[in-house]
Amino acid sequence: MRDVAAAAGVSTMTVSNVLSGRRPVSEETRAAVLGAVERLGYQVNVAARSLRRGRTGVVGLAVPALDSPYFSQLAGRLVERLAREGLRVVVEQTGASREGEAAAVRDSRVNAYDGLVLSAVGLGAGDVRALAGDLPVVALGERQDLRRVDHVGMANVEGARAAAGLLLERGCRRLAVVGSPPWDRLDEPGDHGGDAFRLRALGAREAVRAVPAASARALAPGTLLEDGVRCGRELALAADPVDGVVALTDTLALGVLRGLADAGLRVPDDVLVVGFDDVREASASVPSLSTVSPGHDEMVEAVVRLLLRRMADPAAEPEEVFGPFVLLERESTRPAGRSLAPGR
Amino acid sequence: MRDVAAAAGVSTMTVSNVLSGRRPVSEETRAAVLGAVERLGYQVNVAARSLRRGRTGVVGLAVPALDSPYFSQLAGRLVERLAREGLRVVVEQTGASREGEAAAVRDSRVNAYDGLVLSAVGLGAGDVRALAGDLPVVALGERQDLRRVDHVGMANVEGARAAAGLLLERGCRRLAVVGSPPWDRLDEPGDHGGDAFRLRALGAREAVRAVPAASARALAPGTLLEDGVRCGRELALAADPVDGVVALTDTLALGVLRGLADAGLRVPDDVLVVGFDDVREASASVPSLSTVSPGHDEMVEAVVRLLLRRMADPAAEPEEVFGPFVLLERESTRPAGRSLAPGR
DNA sequence: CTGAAAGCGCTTACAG
DNA sequence: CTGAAAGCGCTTACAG
Repeated sequence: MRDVAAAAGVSTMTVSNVLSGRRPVSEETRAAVLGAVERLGYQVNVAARSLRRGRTGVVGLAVPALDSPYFSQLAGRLVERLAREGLRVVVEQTGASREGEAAAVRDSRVNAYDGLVLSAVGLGAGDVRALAGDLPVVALGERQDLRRVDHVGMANVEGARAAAGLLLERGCRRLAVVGSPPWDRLDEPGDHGGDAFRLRALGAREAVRAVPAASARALAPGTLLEDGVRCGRELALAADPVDGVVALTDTLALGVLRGLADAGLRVPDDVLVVGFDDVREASASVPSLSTVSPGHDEMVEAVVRLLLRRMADPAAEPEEVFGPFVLLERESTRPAGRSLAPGR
Repeated sequence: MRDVAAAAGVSTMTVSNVLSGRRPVSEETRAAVLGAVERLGYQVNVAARSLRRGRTGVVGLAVPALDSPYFSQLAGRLVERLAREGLRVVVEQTGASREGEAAAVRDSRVNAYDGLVLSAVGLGAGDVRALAGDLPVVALGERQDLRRVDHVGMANVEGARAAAGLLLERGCRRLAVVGSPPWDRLDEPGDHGGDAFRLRALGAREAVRAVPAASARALAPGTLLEDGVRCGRELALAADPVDGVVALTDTLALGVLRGLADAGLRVPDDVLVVGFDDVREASASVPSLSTVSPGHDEMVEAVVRLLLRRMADPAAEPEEVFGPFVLLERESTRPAGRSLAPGR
């Protein structure tokens, strides 16, 4: 910068002003500076700028894992959206553990990120607040006790209720809720690997309980595609078969489709399946997957809005935003010749 | 750091030495410093450290898009692997364009990343070299002219030849190569949206040409899942039907499966389909997808090795690494009652 | 093993 | 509209 200043016959201050646009510079001086910048191939040193400004232009994004359609699609949207705000995104994978999430918060502070978007499944609001200090954090996810941090959630209960309701409407009476903690642990917010599962299960259970002839079992095989596959196989081979599956994520649902196929069960002819999340792949599976779409764009907008607000005003009241949801019906819940539920 | 030094009764130098471990410090002093660090809740300022050291501990990763299984799974592996080297990863999405890739290189320099992993589809080696200057870059992808930069590739030609060979062995004679540039443009390395497609198409064409009775058409619907769906539909409805599809990526293949199903064609009964990439989803589709697995772990190891080597020695000779490949046969190419190809 | 001085490359705050 | 001085928080290089 000193070289540029010398070449342009001005002070480094003026170079800085031209480059940052923070103060007006006469057109003539400006041109001289830009010419010198061009000639010398000068580029600002961002480390120095960060040190002086106290901001890095980097935001952390902590997700359980990138190799899952839901989180990678979320990451793609956020990276793109934040780039428009001049913010770059460092990705951390937490492995869906408390420790991983705590490490992400710590790293964000050490590395002086301007903020952190935390897809929290292990940490509660108290933890986040204690760990984050003055780091702006927006939590994505569903710990009900997140009231003390900025938080973007989705309609987990309502969405899952609608999903289970769809199966019941289509005549299913013996359901499985894949990804659900045991029924008797559904009422205590706890360590079930993310409250999204608990809340969605709660919604599904509500719908089932509203239909006297219906019953449901809770199954928690894990969260990976392979876990869904295994679970689908077991469901197909169980002594006591089901006629409908509410999978609490699309990834699990897609696995279940495969697992059922392994055992020769056909969807939707033998069993109906509905998922949750509306990942891209759900629209192109065979059969295509009915699912709950949680308003991805609205959620990303809300995350960015809350984050920028918090960065601008550290003392602002924490805000919670809940996105809308839409139930998308596709092939996996449209039996060809099956009669509808009694009473409809 | 000055406060810590004062509290521990030492100089800032000594604090720095304790924290970085760069110079030996007596156990006693060390304990005093760590005690003060703990008490005061001190954390190093990474911007200052970067400014002084000239390294940021950040590596850029530029991929066409994160919302694709192949690239998100790659990103997940790299983020995890580089974290073990103490390096964080900033993700940039290039949109598979020259401009996006050039911007990623520029950003990496401006932000003083320690290196860049570039999944290049638009830029050639000359461009990369010119833009990168002294920035360590490892290219992932298949521009044949990448010889002048460190480069990790895969067995595109050989893998695709094997994939097409499998269909031919199974008796297919009228193939479609989905994702292929027009046959007559296959021999000129050019702007076909990434040379991986061209090289894979070349491999497939070789296999087809080796079987006199076989023919193949090239189709380039795009690269998205939806593009594959559309293409599958069109293939199913074409006047001149095919009996085998080589899709040049798994994403396209999964789309094709869906598109064929839309039109009532069954895989593998009516048509065989093989993909390329071995994304996770390929193992759990219905039918499960035969595919070429390019040795993901070997490739990630190679990327990290080349990157660290280049960071350590800017003058090292550029190196090219090609991963192994394995053809994985699954349901999509296993017709139940179909006879094998003549001559086998 | 420990430290005083200088400086990495910017921008803030003060001044004109 | 422009600039001289100071300092952001570290670590390098020199010294003992």
